[in-house]
Amino acid sequence: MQYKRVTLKEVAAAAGVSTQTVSRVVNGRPDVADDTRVHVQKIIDDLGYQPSKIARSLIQGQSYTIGVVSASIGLYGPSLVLTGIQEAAVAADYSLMLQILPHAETFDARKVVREILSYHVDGILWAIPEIGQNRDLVQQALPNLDVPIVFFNLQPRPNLVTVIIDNKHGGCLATQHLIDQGRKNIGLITGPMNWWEARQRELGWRQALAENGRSVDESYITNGDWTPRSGEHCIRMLLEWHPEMDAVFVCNDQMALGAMKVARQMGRQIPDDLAVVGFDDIPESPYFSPSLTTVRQDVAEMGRQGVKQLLTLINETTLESPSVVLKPTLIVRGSSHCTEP
Amino acid sequence: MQYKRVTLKEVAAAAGVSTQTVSRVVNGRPDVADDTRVHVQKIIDDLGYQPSKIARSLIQGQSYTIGVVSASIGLYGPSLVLTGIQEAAVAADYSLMLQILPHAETFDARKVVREILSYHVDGILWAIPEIGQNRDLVQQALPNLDVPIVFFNLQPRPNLVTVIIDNKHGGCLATQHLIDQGRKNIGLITGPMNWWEARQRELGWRQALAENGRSVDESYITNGDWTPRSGEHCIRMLLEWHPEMDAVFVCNDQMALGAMKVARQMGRQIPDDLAVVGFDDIPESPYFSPSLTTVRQDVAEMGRQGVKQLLTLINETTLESPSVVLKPTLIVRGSSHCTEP
DNA sequence: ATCGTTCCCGTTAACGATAACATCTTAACA
DNA sequence: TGTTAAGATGTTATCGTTAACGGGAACGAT
Repeated sequence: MQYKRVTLKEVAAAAGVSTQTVSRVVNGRPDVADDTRVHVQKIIDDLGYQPSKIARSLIQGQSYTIGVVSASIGLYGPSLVLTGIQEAAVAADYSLMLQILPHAETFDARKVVREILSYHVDGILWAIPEIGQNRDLVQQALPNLDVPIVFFNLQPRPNLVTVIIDNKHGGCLATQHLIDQGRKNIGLITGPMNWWEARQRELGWRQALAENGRSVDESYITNGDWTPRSGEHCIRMLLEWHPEMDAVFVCNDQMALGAMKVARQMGRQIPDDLAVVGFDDIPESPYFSPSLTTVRQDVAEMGRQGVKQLLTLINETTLESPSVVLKPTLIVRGSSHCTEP
Repeated sequence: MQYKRVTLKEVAAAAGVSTQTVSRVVNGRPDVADDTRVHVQKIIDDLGYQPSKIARSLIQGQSYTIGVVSASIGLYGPSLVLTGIQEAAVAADYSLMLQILPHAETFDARKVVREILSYHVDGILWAIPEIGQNRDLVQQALPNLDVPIVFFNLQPRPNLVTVIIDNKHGGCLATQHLIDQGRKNIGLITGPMNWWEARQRELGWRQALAENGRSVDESYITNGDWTPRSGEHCIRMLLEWHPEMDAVFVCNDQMALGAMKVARQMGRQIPDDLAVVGFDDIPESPYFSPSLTTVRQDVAEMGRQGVKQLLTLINETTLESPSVVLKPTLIVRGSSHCTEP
């Protein structure tokens, strides 16, 4: 509590020049004599002067701050997005104002946006998954917004700048892999169907089956909620209805964990009797028993791309493309491949 | 890009009053006539006026913003702390300026602190684990700081306000539980020993053994690095050196996952031949095979407590105690208990 | 000697809001 | 009727910084 903020004015007084000159030195402007510059710089260092970003934002109308709206980051994905965002933001000398919404389904988008705008952020990154009608809440709060905004993992729409991972493609990869392994009856454990991402993964499963001339039996589909517990429940139902099922695409790794556990308890050998593919590639999945084949999405890269898009918008350069799509990749491990490495 | 920020001045002009009166209405001051208040409020709503927090901070010297310095939040713990922090901050009408350090071991603490202070934050939450000498970097940047700062999971020191989880107690709980189960030879897989938390957990293991009159054999200790892979490596070494080992305390759940996998491959039945206890209680651990007995630390609560302490400091009220210690709890599951539920 | 350029530096206003003080009513009381 | 207090509103200065402009000195060119 001893040390007070050092201001430009104090530096100017100590250096015997005007505040403007100090400001010029701080910002590296050319029109300062070299000895003045050196002299002022010394005083700045001695006093430990640090310019106030908020005073600067006020006058410049630019704050070098990005507002990030994120869902509760207990899940693996969202927290990695943040890491990617921070990394890219720091590289561009931007700071982050963070807002975490406890309930991703319902919230007062207008209030959230206003709160963020009151800090004069230069742009907003919207990292809330699209669940149910929650995007309507956003779109309703959006018109007339004076700052650019980039959305993550939201169904691309005209006039929205989005960075997404191709979940449908991921579902395809997973399912095609199972087909390539010679599996005949491929079940599906989805995420909550009000999530856009979950629906896309399901579409991928359907598409891969269709492309291979397989018919889609709706009773091979069960709906989970991303939790391991729901994975347990779903696999139990599937195996009871379809004892002949020899493969299953589980829409995230946590559910796959629960599913594999119960499948084993029900006497299935994995992968011999039942092949399993997950989605996400969480750090634990290589160490499941057996290690889990899964679809890896580079979530951190998504964060970086989002920042890149946003900075482009902020600088009013035109975007190459309003929608960036990242392709996930398949990571083959023991749960789908008969010889566990 | 159509909508410009509405300012106090514009509202005042539209309402035909002075800016001061509008300010009074916005802040709910009593000295405004009721009809004026209603009239002004209507204009505020019509124009969608939102006060600028940064202009306000400038004049008031208080920003209602907390700076959070966190480590890369890929790990489960740190990201949950953030959730707790956000929750408590929002409840108190504070916002968060986030700084994520990519390397928790080495960083320029002075630079980080300055960057944060340039946003006039009212306080700082330091959520970087204590690794090696990194706390020295902090302490060196600390003196003469004019804002209060609260540290998470840092060895308590005089003059530092800390919120920590009693890792030593957690280690005790885990080890005592194994002893209570009748285990004779209890191994240890630690975290990286330059982490304070890891050392505390080890101390808990030692203490529990000592309290029960057991001798400590140093060769029962192996050093992991929090990753599942290191868990695999450590358990392999332990079982080769000590085939008689019938229990192991693994200092986090991810390493426990790897350890259990390899132990099974080496022919051990868990928990019959080898009991395992982890630390953290990550969401996946109940679904490991077998489900993992572990020490749960309420990390979100730690975040909330940190905010509480910080707000107390900000308001210059005196602290009840400079150091808050949260006790972890033991969650007993199948990996340590012979009848898996 | 005059003018135009550069170069360097200072002055003033402004960003959006509030604190502190000043002013003007109106009501209340002796 | 005059004095005072309370209530309602406006005015000015300020927070820390930069934009916009102004002006003096030094120099070369005419």
